[in-house]
Amino acid sequence: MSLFLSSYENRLDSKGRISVPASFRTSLNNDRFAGVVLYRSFTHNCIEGLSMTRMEQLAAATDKMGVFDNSLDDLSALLFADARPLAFDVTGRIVIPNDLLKHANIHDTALFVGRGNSFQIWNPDAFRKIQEKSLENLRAERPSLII
Amino acid sequence: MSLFLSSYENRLDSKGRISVPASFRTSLNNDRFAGVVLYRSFTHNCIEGLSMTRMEQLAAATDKMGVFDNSLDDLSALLFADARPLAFDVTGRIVIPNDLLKHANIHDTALFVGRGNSFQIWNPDAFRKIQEKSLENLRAERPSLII
DNA sequence: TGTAAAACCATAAAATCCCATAATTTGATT
DNA sequence: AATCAAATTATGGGATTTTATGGTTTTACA
Repeated sequence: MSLFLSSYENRLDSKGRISVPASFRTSLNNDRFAGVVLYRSFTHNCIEGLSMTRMEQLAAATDKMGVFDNSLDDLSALLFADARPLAFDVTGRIVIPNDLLKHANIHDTALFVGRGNSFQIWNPDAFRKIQEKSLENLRAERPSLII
Repeated sequence: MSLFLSSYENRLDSKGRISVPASFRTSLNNDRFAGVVLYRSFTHNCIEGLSMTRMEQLAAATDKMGVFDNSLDDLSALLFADARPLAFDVTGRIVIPNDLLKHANIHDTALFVGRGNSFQIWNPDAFRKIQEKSLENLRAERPSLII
């Protein structure tokens, strides 16, 4: 499974359609389903995005955690109940449901942000603020990330 | 994985293309992806370079840290969101995005600097100045490098 | 029968491919 | 060590393809 990297700012048209970045689409084409799975982020005002393949992996992982785990219960309730599978049209666009757009405060422009094995969709200005803050945090903490 | 060693000064052409040094390219060929991953250095006015293999290792590592880890959040936000996968053309060239060039103050010439497991891309003059300075620091401090 | 969603068609800008050539390195032979 | 031939590497520019985006027509369906 190839990674989601970099950030891409795309526009919503009058019908609410938006192109998923071409480089992301390659990670999102599955035998069963050509498209994305979106859900509201638990922690930020943004939309989380996954491939269907990844979603299937998560299902398999939660399976292993056992039926009587409460936190799992909450987690999977949110994840699977809230998840929206959205198929690409011929040119690689999707229509993001209104409640998700509202949650992320997205209007005419959206920023697709790579997160390795997943991605996020942000209001561009909101993300840049958060990103700035993250950089400050990192510089202050000086974590020992050995790349 | 072979090392990135030595320094190479190459030119950007009118389309912004630049040859990645041949000796670096051998370290950068992955099954999935023949190219580099670049991102803005957190600490210097230069561009950091990695192989996709290394990036995949990072993604695997962050995966293991769990979903609710905050420092991971900051780190991956910066790293994955900022990372640019750039594929080689047939002759081993890439096009470095404008914002990265700006960050490193690179115009017509760039210096590829080996760093062992990674490399950097610098404005040649800027690098020489920094190098001069770190040499002075080394002479003053006389640190003991134990191998 | 009116409305929303899906399929279809079109286009400008950007990225990529392809071919050509100059410069450099390697290395084989003396 | 010197010279030359061959291979590799760096660089240049035109042609082609992708991609993001917009609009129009058709279909589903309530």
